[in-house]
Amino acid sequence: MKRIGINDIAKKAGFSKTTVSFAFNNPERLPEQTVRKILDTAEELGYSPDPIARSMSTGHTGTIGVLFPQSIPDVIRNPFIPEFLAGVGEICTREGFSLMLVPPLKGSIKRAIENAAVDGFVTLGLEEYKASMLVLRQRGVPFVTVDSDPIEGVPAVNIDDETGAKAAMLHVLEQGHRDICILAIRSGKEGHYEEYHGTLHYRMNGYLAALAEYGLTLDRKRIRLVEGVCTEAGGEESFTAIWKNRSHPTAIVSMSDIMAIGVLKAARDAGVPAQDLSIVGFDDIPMSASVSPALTTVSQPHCRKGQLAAELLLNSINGEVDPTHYVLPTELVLRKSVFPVDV
Amino acid sequence: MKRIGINDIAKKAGFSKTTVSFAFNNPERLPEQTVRKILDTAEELGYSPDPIARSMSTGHTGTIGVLFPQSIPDVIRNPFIPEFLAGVGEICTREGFSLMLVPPLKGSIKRAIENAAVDGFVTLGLEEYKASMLVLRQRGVPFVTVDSDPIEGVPAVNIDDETGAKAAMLHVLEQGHRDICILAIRSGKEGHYEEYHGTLHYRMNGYLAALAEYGLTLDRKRIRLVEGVCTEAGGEESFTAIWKNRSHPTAIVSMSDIMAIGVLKAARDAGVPAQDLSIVGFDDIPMSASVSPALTTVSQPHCRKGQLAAELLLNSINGEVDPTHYVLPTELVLRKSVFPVDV
DNA sequence: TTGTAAGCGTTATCAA
DNA sequence: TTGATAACGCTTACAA
Repeated sequence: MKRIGINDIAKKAGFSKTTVSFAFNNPERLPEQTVRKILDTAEELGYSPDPIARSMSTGHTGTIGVLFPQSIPDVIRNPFIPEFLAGVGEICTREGFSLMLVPPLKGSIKRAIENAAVDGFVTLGLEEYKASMLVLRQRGVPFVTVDSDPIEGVPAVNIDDETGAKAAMLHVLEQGHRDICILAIRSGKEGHYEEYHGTLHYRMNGYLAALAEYGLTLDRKRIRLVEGVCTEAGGEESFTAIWKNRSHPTAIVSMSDIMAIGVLKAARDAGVPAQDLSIVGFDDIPMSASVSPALTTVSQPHCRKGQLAAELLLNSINGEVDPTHYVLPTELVLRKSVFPVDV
Repeated sequence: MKRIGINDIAKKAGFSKTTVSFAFNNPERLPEQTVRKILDTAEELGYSPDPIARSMSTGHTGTIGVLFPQSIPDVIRNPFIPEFLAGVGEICTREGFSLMLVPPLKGSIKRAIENAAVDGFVTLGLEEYKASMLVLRQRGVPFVTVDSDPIEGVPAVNIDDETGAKAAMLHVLEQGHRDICILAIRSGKEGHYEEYHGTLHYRMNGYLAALAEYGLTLDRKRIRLVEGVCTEAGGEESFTAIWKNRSHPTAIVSMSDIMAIGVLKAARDAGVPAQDLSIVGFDDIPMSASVSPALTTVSQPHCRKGQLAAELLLNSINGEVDPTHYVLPTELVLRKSVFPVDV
């Protein structure tokens, strides 16, 4: 039992393929009777148009892809990804586009890019962007980068990581802390922060700039750097690592809320009173407002990022590319997890 | 400047289309030299294969769709959706499939189904399933339903809502509560719970079964039913509605964690001591473990649901359909939000 | 080992 | 108002 096609309808209804196609796509140009007859036979035969064939002919798919650097499970459990996707999805919904999640295919981003039947890509935090950008260029569809070092001529959306990070660190310093641990996201650099890229690089810069204002630097004694896996468990492990040291910091400045929450939990489990360990996060994920003490953190407009990226991409698809590199603001959200240091 | 195609390579390299195609897809059947030459010219010309044309030829896309009843922003902010998608995504990643999010297209699920270039669908909690199922059937690709009344011959994944709900209510009753408010998810039935469908229906059944064991029924006095919007704000509103009554329940049994958390927050804001209002949720979203008091709730295997659905779908796509209707277990998770009633 | 040619199911161009 | 017919870019029998 073969699939019913436009041909079968044409035959049965006694018209040509063209007419049938019109009946679906330009019904106003056909006599009502013809349209009715064709639609009826289509219904009768149980016809459903083939989206692939349609795309083949029209040259577009009505779908945009969000290109991730890691597998879907890894990436979607990141609590701010859903907010970002909500932003992208909002524009998609408005403009009648579908959304495809494009993780590396069998470990290869290149393969993923080549295989995705989409009209364009939003790339999220691509690391090995040099290679991927080439493939994207070659792929021949427009793309917009989010959270990666912007490329000349390609629309980009980033946030002001440096300002946000600086504000976070300044706040901690203003409260009198001088024994501080920076909790960075592990990226294989083993503490060589000079080699950090993109987001990590800018956040680090912000932290260091704030420290510099107080005449401080990463001295590995009172101001230290620890790297952890960017998950709640990673935060717990990091706390353990930090705490097993002889001298404890009075504050931890974390590059990610989810790690900060892990630290909070581990600290509580270890019986450390909240006021003995201040902590600031980054990202402002939904959970951060609910934990106790509520997490002071740097908020960034996740949803807006998604919206803007999607808008830029859709414009590019329509031939109106705006190669601006947008930088969205970040904001320090004061909650309850930073305490003034006792004198 | 036209797109580079397989033809251009063939011409430039001095081979036929077939040979070029082989060089990409069956390189082992060609002499190494030929392959090399073809790959080199492809590289040189900046060739990228067209996934649509490929799909047109092969008849498959390597993509599965997750069909949602609402827009992407609405659905993805639901805290358990990411977990579910992680499960689906895990299988996709393993099998080299991509994932397409398919919300209603311009308000029409039918249009969305017809337009999505996918090899199959996982449908999530479709309400107006009668109509949609017909369209899905007609569309001619396999599908698996999740969280909706199962259909003969179609693989289905559901959870044991009734048992879970019953356990939740029993727990509250065992703690001595007799003034209880059931907080249901608003679905336009205006309190006529006999008309609830699917998930709501089964959860309600569970609650009522537990009450029956204690000789209780929904009497609208001590045992009441309130419906709220399934968001945190909806929970807060519901609390207000419940509390403005003269007599207050000692426990609230909620059909959703997110609403329960809203209630918790509103109760705290209203100055109600935690031990004066017990509460049980449903779903066990990540946040439920972090709020205080930590929420006692019914957990369901969101991720496993996604995995199973994806596995069933992929099997169907491979022609091995298993039309079993799976029912996954739920489990009462005892935390801190239910207190024994004072005698 | 390589080439010819027939699809795949539409849309779009022109002509009638 | 309708109908041939040519794309669209690839895969894959079948032939040579």
